[in-house]
Amino acid sequence: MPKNPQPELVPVDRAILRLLAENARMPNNAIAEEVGIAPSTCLARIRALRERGVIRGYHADVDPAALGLGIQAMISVRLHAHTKERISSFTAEIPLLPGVLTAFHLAGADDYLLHVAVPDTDALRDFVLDHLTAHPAVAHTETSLIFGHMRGHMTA
Amino acid sequence: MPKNPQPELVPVDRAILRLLAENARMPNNAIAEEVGIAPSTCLARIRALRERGVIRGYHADVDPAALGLGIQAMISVRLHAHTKERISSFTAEIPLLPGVLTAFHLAGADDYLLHVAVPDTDALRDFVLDHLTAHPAVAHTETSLIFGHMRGHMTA
DNA sequence: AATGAAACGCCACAAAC
DNA sequence: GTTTGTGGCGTTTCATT
Repeated sequence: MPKNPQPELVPVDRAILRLLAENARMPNNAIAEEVGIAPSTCLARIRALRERGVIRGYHADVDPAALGLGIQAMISVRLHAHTKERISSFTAEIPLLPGVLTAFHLAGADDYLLHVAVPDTDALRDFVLDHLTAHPAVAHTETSLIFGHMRGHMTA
Repeated sequence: MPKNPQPELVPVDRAILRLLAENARMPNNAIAEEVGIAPSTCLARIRALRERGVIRGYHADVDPAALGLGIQAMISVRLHAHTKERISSFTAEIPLLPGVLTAFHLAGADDYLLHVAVPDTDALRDFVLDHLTAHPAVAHTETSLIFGHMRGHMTA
């Protein structure tokens, strides 16, 4: 959780991060061998990365369709007023809504972009009408179905 | 990788998935105790979920800012022609571009939505000009800076 | 700061209930 | 599906360089 200043990010750390980003369950031994350092050193580096906040967590990637959420969509949301209170209250509520995978707070014509997964198009309509259109702070929404998505390699 | 038909997703599986989605490195023993089944059973269920494709992978969540990528943006991309060949070639190229975290293929006015992370605004401009505007299939782009984002709880 | 060895804990496989 | 037990591996700490 702590986000210390950056004592520089050395190449071996980047290599470790690349491996863990691809497979968070890769054994420490295997990582150490792959990047060319001792297992204990590798473990210490990973722990340091975790505590510095470089690694924010480890998450299983669950297929929404397997959970019965076969439809995914991107919903642009524009708010009425842009007072800080309204923004922050909306920001706090949004990730709690059922089906919201990720919520982006944007600088631009639209204020938010919601990535949602729902069982079917009826549920999508209900989501927009019940939680967005009905919300007093919401001025406008625009929904686009998602055909598919791809992860990049984080090859920065 | 195999995506078998679904032999039904029982509540205990959903509980396991919820825990692993939050912390992919949670020990099997702890998961088993939390959901109320034996460790060996839990392990077998997790393995089955993995092989059925319900769990697609385990990924470390790395802070892009720590990698020197302090700027994130969403870029809407509209293509000229919508032939299948063009779409698929663009789809194949996009996730390879440096800085692309995720690429969404949309149904709507815009064809793609790119979530990118770059070191600074200069790099963002270069990304758009070099890889998108210069691409023959690209008709229009629109870039919005990202102030922040939140993960939902996957509480489907 | 990185290494190597040694204790600990967890995991995986195999039975039997 | 659960429980127990055993072997093997990964992890963790410590002493050392």
